[in-house]
Amino acid sequence: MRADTRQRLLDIAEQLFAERGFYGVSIAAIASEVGLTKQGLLHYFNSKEKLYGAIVQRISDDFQDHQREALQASEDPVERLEKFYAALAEPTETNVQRTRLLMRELLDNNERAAKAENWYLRPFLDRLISMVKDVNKSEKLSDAEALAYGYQLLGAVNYFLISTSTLKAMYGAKFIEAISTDFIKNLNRLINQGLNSGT
Amino acid sequence: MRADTRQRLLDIAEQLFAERGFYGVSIAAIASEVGLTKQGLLHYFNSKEKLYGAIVQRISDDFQDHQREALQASEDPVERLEKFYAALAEPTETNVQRTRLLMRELLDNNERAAKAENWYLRPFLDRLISMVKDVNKSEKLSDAEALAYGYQLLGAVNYFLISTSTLKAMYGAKFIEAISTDFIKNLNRLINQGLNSGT
DNA sequence: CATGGGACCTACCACTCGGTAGGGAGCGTA
DNA sequence: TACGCTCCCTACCGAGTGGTAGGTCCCATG
Repeated sequence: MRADTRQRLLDIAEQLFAERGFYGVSIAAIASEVGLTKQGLLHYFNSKEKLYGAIVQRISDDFQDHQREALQASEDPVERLEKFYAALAEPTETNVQRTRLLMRELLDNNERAAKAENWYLRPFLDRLISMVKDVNKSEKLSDAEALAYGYQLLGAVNYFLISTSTLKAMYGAKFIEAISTDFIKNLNRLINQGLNSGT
Repeated sequence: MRADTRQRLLDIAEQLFAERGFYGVSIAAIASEVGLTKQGLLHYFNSKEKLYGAIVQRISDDFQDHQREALQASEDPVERLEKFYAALAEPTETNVQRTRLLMRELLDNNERAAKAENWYLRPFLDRLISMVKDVNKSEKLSDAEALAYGYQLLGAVNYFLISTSTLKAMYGAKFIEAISTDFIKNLNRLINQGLNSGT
């Protein structure tokens, strides 16, 4: 039973943190959503920070698992990149949620910058760099060039993901569905053209 | 004097809200930074929400001014787009700050979604759509296609802007400076190639 | 049957929050 | 001199915060 409650706490807390941010949610609110009291929650995670940290850790782990899967899915570097970004861009509920949470992390960590917690991105980005460099070996992209390129696509995808709900409210659901389709199409075009045509 | 204090309040509050988010800053903290008490602040803005709203409004206004300027700066649609995104990507302190704040807005407004406050983006995006469509009139991009394209670049730029401080902590200042250069180069390449080569 | 530990509770603490009430200093105007 | 207005203050309130102290119930193991 313990593992089950713990899991539910993580799931619901992740959702609430993603929606309202770290300071926007009280541990009492999280606990009550799970059906516990605040102290029931503190029994599992000694502090709010610990709970939050466990969530980020879990996301980070899953993230890298997916990245490894994408690497093994294909032999062609371009195809790998396409698969990789397509997986990132998938508008699953949990995907959107986690993107929101990580985006908040990115914003909040500016204060406590350079803290170890943030380096969860490091292995992820390193792998991204090497994936990009794999594509066009004859041109020998520098690490900086590769990261600049990979990061642009990363930004495009993540920003779009956290925007869809707002965009829907602004332009209507139908229009945004059309955009989503075009978005992936365009993304693949950028991946192919951007890398095949040199500096 | 009144106008001066008001302005300073807006300036400092904008900075703090951008750094820590709406819930992360207390009006007392803002006031003390300006050299006032909490109630001194409330004299100018009747509530925290009002203060925050005034800030978003101000940013939105300035934003559209810049957009208009970019439109008048050149006759060539592609050049216009380049100028437009280059201005957005400029790593000025206030530019970064405001991007952070708007990004938080985007995240937080998911709750109070469809609220009028968020529609400050609407005219901005509409103008963006028409700017993209102007580029390749022979192909007649749909609104959705144009927005998908423009939004990708928007995401790339904004995401990069809010990331630089974290990236610096991760890879070192020198490396990130190199990336910044490559970033703009790459961006212009995406603008040119993406639009000239059709669907 | 005794003991211990996991799971969860009520009660409470010190503190911070946004906001109100009410006043006072300095000013321009009548 | 009297009045009112802007600007800003001290004092306070009710609600909510993260976290602690201490206890109860239940079940597995000795």
